[in-house]
Amino acid sequence: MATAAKPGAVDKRRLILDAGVRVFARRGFHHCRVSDVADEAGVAYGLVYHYFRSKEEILNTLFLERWQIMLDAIAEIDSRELPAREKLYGVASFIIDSYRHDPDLMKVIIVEVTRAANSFGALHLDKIREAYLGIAGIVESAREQGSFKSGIPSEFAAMCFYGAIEQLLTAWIFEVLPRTDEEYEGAKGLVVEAICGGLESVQNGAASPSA
Amino acid sequence: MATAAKPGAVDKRRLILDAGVRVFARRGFHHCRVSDVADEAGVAYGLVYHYFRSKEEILNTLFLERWQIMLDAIAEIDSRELPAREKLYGVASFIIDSYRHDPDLMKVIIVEVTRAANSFGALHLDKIREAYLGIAGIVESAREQGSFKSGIPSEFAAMCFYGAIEQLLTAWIFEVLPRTDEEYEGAKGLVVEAICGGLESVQNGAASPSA
Amino acid sequence: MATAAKPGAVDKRRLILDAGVRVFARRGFHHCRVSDVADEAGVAYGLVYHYFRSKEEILNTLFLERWQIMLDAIAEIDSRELPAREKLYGVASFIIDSYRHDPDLMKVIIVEVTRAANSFGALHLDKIREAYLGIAGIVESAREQGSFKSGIPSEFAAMCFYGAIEQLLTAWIFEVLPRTDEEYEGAKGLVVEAICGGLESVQNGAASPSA
Amino acid sequence: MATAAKPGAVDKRRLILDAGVRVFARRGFHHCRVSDVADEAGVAYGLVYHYFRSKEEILNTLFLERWQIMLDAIAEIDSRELPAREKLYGVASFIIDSYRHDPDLMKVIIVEVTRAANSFGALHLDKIREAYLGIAGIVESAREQGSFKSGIPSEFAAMCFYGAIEQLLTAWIFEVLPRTDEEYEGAKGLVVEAICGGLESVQNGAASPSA
DNA sequence: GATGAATGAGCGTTCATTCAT
DNA sequence: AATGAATGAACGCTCATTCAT
Repeated sequence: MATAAKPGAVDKRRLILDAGVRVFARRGFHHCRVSDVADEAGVAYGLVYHYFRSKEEILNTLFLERWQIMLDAIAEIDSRELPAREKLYGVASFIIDSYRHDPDLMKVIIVEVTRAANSFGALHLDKIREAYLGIAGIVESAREQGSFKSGIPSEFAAMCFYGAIEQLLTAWIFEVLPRTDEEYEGAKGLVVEAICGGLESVQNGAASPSA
Repeated sequence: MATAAKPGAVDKRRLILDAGVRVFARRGFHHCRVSDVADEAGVAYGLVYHYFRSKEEILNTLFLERWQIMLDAIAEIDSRELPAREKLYGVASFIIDSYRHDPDLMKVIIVEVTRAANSFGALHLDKIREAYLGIAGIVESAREQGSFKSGIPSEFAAMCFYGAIEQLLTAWIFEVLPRTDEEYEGAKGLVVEAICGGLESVQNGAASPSA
Repeated sequence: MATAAKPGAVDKRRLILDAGVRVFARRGFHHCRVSDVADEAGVAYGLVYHYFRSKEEILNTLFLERWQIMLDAIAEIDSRELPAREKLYGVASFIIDSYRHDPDLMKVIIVEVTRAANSFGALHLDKIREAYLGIAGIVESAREQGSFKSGIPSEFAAMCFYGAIEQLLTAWIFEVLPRTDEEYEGAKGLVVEAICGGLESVQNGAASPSA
Repeated sequence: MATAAKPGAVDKRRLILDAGVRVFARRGFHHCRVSDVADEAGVAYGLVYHYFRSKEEILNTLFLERWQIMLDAIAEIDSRELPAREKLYGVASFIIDSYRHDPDLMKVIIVEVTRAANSFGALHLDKIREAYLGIAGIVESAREQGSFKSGIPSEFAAMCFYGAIEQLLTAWIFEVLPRTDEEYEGAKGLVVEAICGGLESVQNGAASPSA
């Protein structure tokens, strides 16, 4: 299983996973064949099935690998001594940087898994939910401390926050928003400001005193 | 195209479209066959191809039909003389009620089209964008009037807003959030409060004076 | 299911079954492809799957069709008013004539089903057993009437009888015995004489008076 | 070929052959993979190909090994000074005891080779025929001495005899007949009585004076 | 309009065999 | 001798689409 590659040698399993990312991102999981993955990886067709039980297992593996890293990051961020807004900035930052660092991988995870309610999304529902819960935990602490409104349930808030970020990623994926470093950096602050501070001007006043 | 059914007669084309909604919602576009749609509609296999050029055209038709209704609704809401927050409430209300009224149809549109970046999402990119632009228009007016912060670009704000709502719908589709009338009604206000008013308490103060 | 072909029209399902017989007989069930059957039938590949769920279902159908005819024949023979030896002659006659009339079909049934203990044989065990039981019924009556030895259980006797005949068929299939009409006709009498009358000369005497 | 194992060392080739017996018996030659054999033998995948050219060669080896032993046994039995009936009892005894001693091996030989007319059966036709000829030789001597009917050709008689025994073995393999020591022992006498003495009662009289 | 039989390209998966170490 | 990664041809099955009636 763990197939530790000899130092210097090529880890064919890794090669296949990375090829999967590129191919799934380019053409979509359903629109590509196993042979596309094998070709992209530069390995023989059958080797894919030596390392993975099925085409689906490749995607599952990619998702679980990366998603766990995000869950760990959220937990780590939550454990820091910071105001909620800065924690959320940390989370937004991590996710956006993940996309910036490996847009194909994030595209695959989002398009083929988290947004695919009928297939992989349903399969990994619990794992996906863990992310919401991690964010909800940050909000919950802030509500208890009084810095966040008590009127908005924390899981609800987490969904708005995560939904806004996923929409941004989708916009980059779709090329609806420009994909520049400035955009990415700016978006981190803006999304936090939009969700935490709200869209309304402060002097706008009566914005529901405490929700 | 517009095959107007005789009064009293059954419109088989409509039957097929409605069957498509149920079948696509239940099993996903890729996991169901044309024969499933025909069976669900109670019509012969070949008739599907009499009315539609392909399986994809069924989905395209369903999407365009419904999405146009939403675009019209957004435009209509925008044309009213109302504060931006209430306009956005109207938009959230319309989308959530759409889901409440026909969850299968909205599930199909969201899961199979708007969130399917590699296939139908890309095909209907412009139509999908129109919705963002409609919402952005609402935000833009508010910015010009000073009721919304000028620091957050309106298209960016629209994305956060739409993303939050889509995430809610997804949560209902996934059954991550309870599907009750109270939830639906409550969500309308909460999502607007979260995005317009922000998550932070007002007394929290320094929440970036004007972004 | 019953797909009654219009008179004069070609029944493609039948065409496929008959092609299956020829192809399975020629190359063996495992050594031929579904496309071989389709080609032999002169129909498109996919049509095979229109009529049958799988390659195996073709063989199952062939077996059940023919085997039932044999079971009915055995039952009919048993119902006649005849000495046991003549009944068994009738059974041997029917089976040998079946082979003579359609050697490919009988080859397939015997080689791929009744003698394939690990696959189809196990699946159709009960049906196969019915044949033994039918023959055993004939023997049992003769034992009760005293014309057959009581020392040999009737099911055991049925097995010897059926086994001898199947071995003959196998010999013809293998071309170990000559395949001429004289051989077939002669074999009917010989197998009955061998099993009923025994190999030993009567004057041989002590042949265990009553087993 | 004859790879003599060092005393005390494990003969991997033998290990593989024995594993083949178990695996082929359990799942059938066609339904098991070379890796199943390797796993069962507890050796590395590739080692199978070190000792055998192909999967088929394993089966061929098993068959030839065992079948020769049977041919030798038949020849040895024939060379004794005994009445034909007792010689045939010896043959029946040897075959049934072979099954009793190693049911898996005999199952494989019968199911996968001697009854597999389309594949291995055809390949080993001559070897299989040698067994018939051996039995036929016993019958032939008896016919010459007058103790067996001259009307039944000896090769035909051999087929009935062998067929009856193989049917018995198949019944045990299929679990159609009970697998107990009493059954095995009883069957030896019964099959000889059925074939040599015949099923009919002696007083039944004129049962074809000399066929 | 309506039916469903007919078509055949496409794809996931299996697995015997080879080969570098 | 021994290992197991690597290869790739082969095949069963699916299903969108066409077409004759």
